[in-house]
Amino acid sequence: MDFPPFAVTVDLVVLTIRSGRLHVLLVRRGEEPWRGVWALPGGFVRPDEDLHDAAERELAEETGVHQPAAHLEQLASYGAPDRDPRQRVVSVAHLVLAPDLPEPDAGTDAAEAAWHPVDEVAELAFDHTRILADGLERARAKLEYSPLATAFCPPEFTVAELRAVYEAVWGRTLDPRNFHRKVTSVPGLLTDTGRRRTEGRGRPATVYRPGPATAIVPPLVRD
Amino acid sequence: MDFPPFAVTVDLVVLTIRSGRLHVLLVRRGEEPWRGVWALPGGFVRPDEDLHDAAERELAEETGVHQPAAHLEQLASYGAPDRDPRQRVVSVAHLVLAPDLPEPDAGTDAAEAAWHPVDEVAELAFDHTRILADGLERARAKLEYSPLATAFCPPEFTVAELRAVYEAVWGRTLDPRNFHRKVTSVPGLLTDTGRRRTEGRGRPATVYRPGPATAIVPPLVRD
DNA sequence: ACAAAAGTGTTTCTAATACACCCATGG
DNA sequence: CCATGGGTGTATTAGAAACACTTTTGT
Repeated sequence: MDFPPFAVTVDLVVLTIRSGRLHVLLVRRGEEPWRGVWALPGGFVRPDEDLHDAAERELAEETGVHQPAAHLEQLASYGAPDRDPRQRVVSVAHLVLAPDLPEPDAGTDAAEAAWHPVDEVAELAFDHTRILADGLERARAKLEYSPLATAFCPPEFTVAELRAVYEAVWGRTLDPRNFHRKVTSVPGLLTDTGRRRTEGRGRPATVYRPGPATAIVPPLVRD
Repeated sequence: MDFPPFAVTVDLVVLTIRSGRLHVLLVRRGEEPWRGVWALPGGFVRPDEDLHDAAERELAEETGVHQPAAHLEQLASYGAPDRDPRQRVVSVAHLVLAPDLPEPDAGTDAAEAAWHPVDEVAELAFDHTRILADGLERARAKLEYSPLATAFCPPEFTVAELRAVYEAVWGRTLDPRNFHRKVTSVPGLLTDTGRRRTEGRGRPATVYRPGPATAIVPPLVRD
């Protein structure tokens, strides 16, 4: 068969929350084009690898993230003919939501890797600014109707921690009382561990694990 | 640069409504593999073509659909290593919603092309059964919160026609009175042409064009 | 005792649902 | 005049929002 050859890559929008702010993982490019410019982590899909597997592998290689703790889903594909000056590249972008991770050690591929607050990210290499914007919008939208926010939390968490996720991602404050009532009333969203945890001063909070629910109905709303 | 070469294709989930039922456009494969089996229309992305442009071109080539009338958006990408036995192929699937179209003339590429009611589609070639399912779910979900349903209608339409779209896509009936109140109360969703149209017996219906609104808030709900 | 955070009760308002009812046309 | 579909009014109910208030801890 005759067909035009393409390179296929996966790029990752890895989001986490550090100190109450939404951060994205970026790597500084070590070679041309865009040498020295921040970019999303990513790399070539291997000949015998599914797209999802490639995303998981790149995630592990560049960040050391052990998969089960994080949420990984396909975002969209980007294939403008001139998006990479070297050759024709189609990038299948993926969105990763992870609990607070340590500062990444500059992995094998990237010269430098670091967390950046999403509202302080400057122009990125290639079309990665656009990909990041799409990933942020996806994450914000999915918090409304999916239990995805728990992917930002450690395995066990309190309602206040979960609320902090929503506030960081949406960039607005939520009423703690109504938020508590809402999330605890969705059947199967949170599983009570039976334990409580006291966070400095104040009444101890119930500790939850993510429940079996796959959707929040009716949704939480952003406004 | 050294990279594993892939073929990149676009596949199309083209939906329309005919006689009150949701239909998908399928082509019968003229060659191996899957010779004689129904498949989604699609083809290779050309060397200097954006993914979206490739989807538009394939749509025109295989169905004769003039673009502006229809809605086209990227759906997702599929790249399992064994999805095509001939070579490594990544398919970027697109979703097209079109007003009722004539029966397609078997185009240049496909041996045969025809509309099929979505609830009567048998096993498709490759992983197209899965792609179709994903496209249907996307279409159903987006009707809730976007003005997308108008893409299934001719340029001018009545509230009853719009309601028929929802009923066909969601597979359930809706209360005509509440539906009418709901869609006419969303600001900018419908533009009144000032004209009326009488459809057989009964009071003539107001004729609308799609309005500038980009979202339905609060959403319509499926249940 | 007091501050602070967790969690509950209550009121108010908005919007979905159900359905009675009126309107405008063809036969 | 009656059947048929277009469109409005209204009562009921569910849930969002606002916020007073109680509970349980650390200092």
